[in-house]
Order: sequence, then C-alpha cells, then structure tokens
Amino acid sequence: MARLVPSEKKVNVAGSPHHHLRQRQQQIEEHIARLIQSCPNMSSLRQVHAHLLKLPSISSSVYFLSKIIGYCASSPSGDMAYARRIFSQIPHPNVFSWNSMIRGCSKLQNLSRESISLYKRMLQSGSASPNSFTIAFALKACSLVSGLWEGSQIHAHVYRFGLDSSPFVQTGLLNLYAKCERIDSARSIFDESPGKNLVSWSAMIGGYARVGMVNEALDLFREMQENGIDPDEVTMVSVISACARAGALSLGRWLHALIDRNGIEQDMELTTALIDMYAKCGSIGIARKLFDEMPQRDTKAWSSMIVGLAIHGLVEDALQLFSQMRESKVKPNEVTFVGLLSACAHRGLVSEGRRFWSTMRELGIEPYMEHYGCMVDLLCRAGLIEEAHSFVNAMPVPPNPVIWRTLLVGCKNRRMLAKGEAIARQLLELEPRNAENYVVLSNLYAMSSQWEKVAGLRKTMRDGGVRAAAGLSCVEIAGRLHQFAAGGGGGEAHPEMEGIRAVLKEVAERVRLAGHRPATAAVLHDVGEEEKEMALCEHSERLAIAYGMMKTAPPVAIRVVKNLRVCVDCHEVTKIISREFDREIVVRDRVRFHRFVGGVCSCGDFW
DNA sequence: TTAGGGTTAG
Repeated sequence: MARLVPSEKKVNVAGSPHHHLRQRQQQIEEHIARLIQSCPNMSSLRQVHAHLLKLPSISSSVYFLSKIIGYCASSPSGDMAYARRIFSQIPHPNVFSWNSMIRGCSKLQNLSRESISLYKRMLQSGSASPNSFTIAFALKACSLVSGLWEGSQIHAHVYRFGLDSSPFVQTGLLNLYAKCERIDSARSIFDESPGKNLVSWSAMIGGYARVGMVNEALDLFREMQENGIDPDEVTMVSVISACARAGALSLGRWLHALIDRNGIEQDMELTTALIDMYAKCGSIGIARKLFDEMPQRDTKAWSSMIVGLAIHGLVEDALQLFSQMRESKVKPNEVTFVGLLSACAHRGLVSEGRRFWSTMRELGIEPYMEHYGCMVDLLCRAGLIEEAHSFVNAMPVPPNPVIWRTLLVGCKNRRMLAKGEAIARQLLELEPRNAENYVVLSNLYAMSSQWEKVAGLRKTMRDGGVRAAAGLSCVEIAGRLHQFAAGGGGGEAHPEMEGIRAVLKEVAERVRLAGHRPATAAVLHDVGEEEKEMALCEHSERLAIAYGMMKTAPPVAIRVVKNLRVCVDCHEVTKIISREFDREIVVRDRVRFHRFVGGVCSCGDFW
C-alpha cells in the first residue's frame, strides 16, 4: 500500500485529491481487515494471503502483513511459524506488527521465551516505541515462565515510556509478581493503583490463593465487596480454590450459595473449581454430582474428578471414570496420569499402575518428576523396595529430594535399616536443611531401638538449627476454624484446653478397654513408654477430634484438616473412636482423606 | 491488538 499512502507533507484537505486518496486507502484497509477476520481457519487465511500477493502494492504493506500476523496471534488455530515468516519480510515493522508477534508468542507456554526476546529486539531495533499493549503482552510472557528478572526490567521500562497509568500495565505487573510468588510486590502495585477494578481485585485475590495465603485471599474478597464491586466467575474461581486449599467446607458452601444467588455464570472453570473444592473439603458426593451434571467436560474437569476420587480412596471409581474419559474422546494429560498413578499407589494396584505408565508413554506424554514419584511410591508401598531403588537409579533425570524421601519412607516402613541409612545419606546431602528427612530417619532408628542414633540425629538437628515442622490440625466448628498444635503447645494454648484434656482422658480409657495398645515406635523421643503414650495422645489431630466431640453431637461429622500425615497410632485410635462413640470422623491429611465410620477407615488401612 | 480463573507425586 506504500504507493497509495500520501506524503505527510502534503495537506489533506477535504475534497482534495489527497483526501480522496486517503479515503480510498481506508476503504481498502477496512476491506482487507474484514477479509482476514472472516477467515475461519489458517488454510483460508493462507488462501487470502496468496490471493492478495498478486497485488504488489498491497502485498508489501506493513498494515496488511501485520493484520495477518494479528490473525495468527489471536486465532485459536493461529500458526506462529507462519506469522514469524511474514514478520521477517517486514523491513520496518510498526508497533502493531511487534505487538502482534509478542502477543502471539506470549499466549503459548513454549513460545514465551521467544516473546520476551522479541520485546528485547523491538527495543534494540528502535523502529517503534512500546505502548501499553506491548508491555501487557510482554509481561504476560514473563508471568508464564516466572521470569522475574525480565519482568523487573520491563517494570523499569514502564516508567521510562510513561505507561505506568495504564490499568492494563498495572494488572500485568501485579500478575507477574503474584505468579512469581512476590506477593508483597504484587500487593504494593495493587495498593498504589488508583483505579482498582474487578480485574485487579481478582488478580490480587488469585495471587493470595495461589501461594496459599488463604485468609488474605478471603479478607480481600470481603473488602472488594465492601468497596461495592461484585465478584464475577473469575473472582469466584480464586476464592473457591482458596477454600479448597484450606479445607474450609462451610465457607465453600456459602460461596457456592453466593454464586447461585448472584446468578454468576457457572462455566467450566468455575464448576471445576467447585468440584475440586468439594472433593478437597471431604464432600466427594457433591463433587461427583456437580461433575455428572456438567454439560461439557474438558481434560481438567475429568482430571480433577479423578484426583478427587483418588484422594478419597475411591480408586475403583477413579479408574472407571478414566475409562469413561477415554470413551468420551477427551484426551488425558500429565495431570490425569498423576491422579491415576497416585490412585494405584494408594490401593497397592501395582500391575494397573504399570499399565497406566505404559499407556501414558503410548499417548506420547513424557513422564516428569511427579510421575516418577508416584511409581516409586507405588512400588514402595507394595514392598518392592529393591525394584523401586533400581527404578530411581534408572531415571533419565536426577531424582529430587521427594523421590529419595519416598524411598526412605519405604525403607522405614519395612524396617530396612542399612538401606534406609544409605538412602538417607544421599537425601541429606541433597537437602540437609529439611527437618522431615531427619524425622523419617529418626523414626526408622526408633523402630529399630537405635536410641543412640536417635539422640545423635537430634543433636545434628539442634546444632544445625533444623527444626521439625509442628503438627497442626484444624477442625471447623459452626463455620469457624480452630487450630491445634501437637502437645497443645506452639503458641497460645486453646482456651478450652481443660475440657479437651477431659475428653482425651475418657477417650484413652475407652480405647484401652477396647484392647488397643499404643504403637509407641511412632514417637521419636528417647523417653519411657509411659511418656511416649502421653506424647501420642497429644498429636494435633487428637486434640482437634476431641474438640469436635466436645462441641458437636452425632450425626454431625467431625472434619479435621492436618498439615502432616496421620501416624499409625492415631489412625487406629480414630477408628476405635468412630465405633465406640458412634461418630463419623473425616480427616484430611497432607495427602489424602480418611473417613472413619463404625471402626473402619475408607483408606482400608493403606495410606 | 490490552489485564484476572479450574486439575499435579510425598
């Protein structure tokens, strides 16, 4: 179109030849834009491109070529390789051409790096100055790859180019810092934004939810409404997922009611978040109902339901759901297989697990650390420690601490002292500051009555300033979360501790009469048997359960969320409580659910 | 041509 463009020096007066020329040019541009936008897919775009190439005055126009790049960048079927070829033919790209390239690459995880380097090239070339679009797209790319360093540089450019007042730029920066877990920086951007809108509030709430700052997310959600801003489906996804993490069922139910009351659209993302929330808060039945009623389900919807069933020990249902997923032609992804493999591990289904491993490879899904972790866990739980160890040694990527710790736990459970020590050496070399590693090894020593080694480990931890994480359990009573720390300690004691101790005493007596003998080996302290029994009785979940017994009556279920795994003794005792006191007790530990009814646990004592 | 959202081993 270059030949059609009038010289800037000439005056563009209405009625003059230049004015007509300009009008004609606009008509052509609009026609081309419509033609490109109406393309249903890439092949028809290619046809349009080929057709227009016959007109040399148009085919070399920056406007026309940029429109084609814009199509590739925004259409779901867009082909960025095609866009790249066209872009390379533009000698002097304008800001729109650069933006389209940066945008197209920023939308795809595997091209995010290219998006950032295009942004750098744009600055170096000096052919165009970035505008708010450029910055928004480049920041998006940085947030996708957690590129904090590159993002900070763009943050500096924002001031240099005077773009700091753009709400799109502000939200882009907020989101970048939130995705890079720099939540304080994100909050500063948020606090300093003069025109907060629904998008910025939602981005901040989502940032808190993602890093597990659940209370902050929920507080901000309330504050947003107090500021007269109504949440939409995107905001709700963030608060619902915060509830899922916290295990806050009644709050989650209240939010679900709010969605219905406000007529917020329940799209696929929101329904999936609700399914995940109900599953993680112990109401797997409601989760399943929501799933069954979905008009359409994508990979994430299927995966979240499979994972939900798996953490509830409903392994057969999870596997059956996977068959249905295959029948419905929805493609499983990496996460689906994490769910399936962990389901198999929790039920000891070794051959099924191996089969899924092969299926995954056949579908062209390359296993990553989580999948290896599941396989090691699967083999260890089935007692195949040697095979698990060989599997780890044959991994094409270096095993991470989780993998070694899984193996170590396997050794501990089978009381394999020598092998456990050897693995612990590798683990502690890789991760010397994680208290959990010492605790597992210490338990292995305690189970083998190696008290001197237990004492030695405790000294190493003390000298190195490594502190074990406190066991914490929450129980929700009338919509409020009450937290308990192991031993009743860890800060301020609960105001009703006296009553709780009385319940615990009664529980201990009934449990003893039921013939239970405490499994004291789970206690790592080098102390007498009686003290060990005492220590067990004050594990955080026992305090939480006792409080639940105190404050509620059957048939209300006692729902406990714990930050660590349940120990063998607590598991046994909770089974007995559920029978002797006729209480339904649902415990979510760090990994999965245990539902105790009538003296039986849903995990089948395999966890 | 712009911003915010759902599933992931122990």
